[in-house]
Amino acid sequence: MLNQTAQAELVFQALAIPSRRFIVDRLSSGPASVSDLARPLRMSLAAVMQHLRVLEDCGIVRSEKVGRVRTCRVEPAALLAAEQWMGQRRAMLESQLDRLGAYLDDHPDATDEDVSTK
Amino acid sequence: MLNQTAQAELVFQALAIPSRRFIVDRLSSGPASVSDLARPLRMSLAAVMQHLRVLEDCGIVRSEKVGRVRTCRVEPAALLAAEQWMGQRRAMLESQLDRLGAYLDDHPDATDEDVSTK
DNA sequence: GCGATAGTTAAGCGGGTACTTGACTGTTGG
DNA sequence: CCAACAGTCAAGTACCCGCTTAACTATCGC
Repeated sequence: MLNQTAQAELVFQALAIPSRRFIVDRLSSGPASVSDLARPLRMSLAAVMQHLRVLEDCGIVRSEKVGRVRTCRVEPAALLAAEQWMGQRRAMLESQLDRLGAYLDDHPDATDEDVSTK
Repeated sequence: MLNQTAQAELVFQALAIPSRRFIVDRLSSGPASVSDLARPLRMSLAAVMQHLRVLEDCGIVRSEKVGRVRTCRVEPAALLAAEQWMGQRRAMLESQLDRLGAYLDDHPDATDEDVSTK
């Protein structure tokens, strides 16, 4: 199991490409075969396979092959790592802004001084 | 203002690169100048500028130049778009799993049939 | 003013990777 | 059995983009 940061790293990299976001999008409304995914993307099966490889490596997608058809589905938990990475940063920023707000409340005359160490 | 999907698209692309995640990370604990960001990255100022350009284009970072120093800070709202993109997909998936669970509860004998259209 | 500092711009190199093609394996329906 | 189907593997191409260098501008301290 990777730590959260490493996981987030791979997830961002995976979702950076439109084709892969499309795949996740499509799969989030239900499982699909490789061909199902390739058709709307107007792309060779081999290309889709490569994208699936990336998405599987970072845990976003899981697939199993039965007969000659491989069925893919999304793993919700993997998205969580990236979601939390952003959430944490956002939380830090918002608490900073809160502190800034409180500081300004206490010092109504302050305008533009350095507040970062206060 | 971009719509949420377009915004998320750019955010993923931006955060896919470690150097840029480092910048966001660094800035989420307080504002910094371009040189401040470049030093730990061991990278030319020009390179940092390019990263900042990307981060600014998608709204994650804002900066203003006073005198000869440009000070950068993170904009929490932009992270929200990407966070919500993932949140929505995760929600869809989880509700699917809920429906699947409920279906299996109602039909204890069901094992592997297609449930996607039910 | 002048040297040092902080940033900006443009051009170019190099590596990574998205996608294609083609040749191949396994599977299914008739 | 065999033709069509679904996917897999390997190699090659073409493009993108991260980063550098170099030359330049603007500002600050003295």
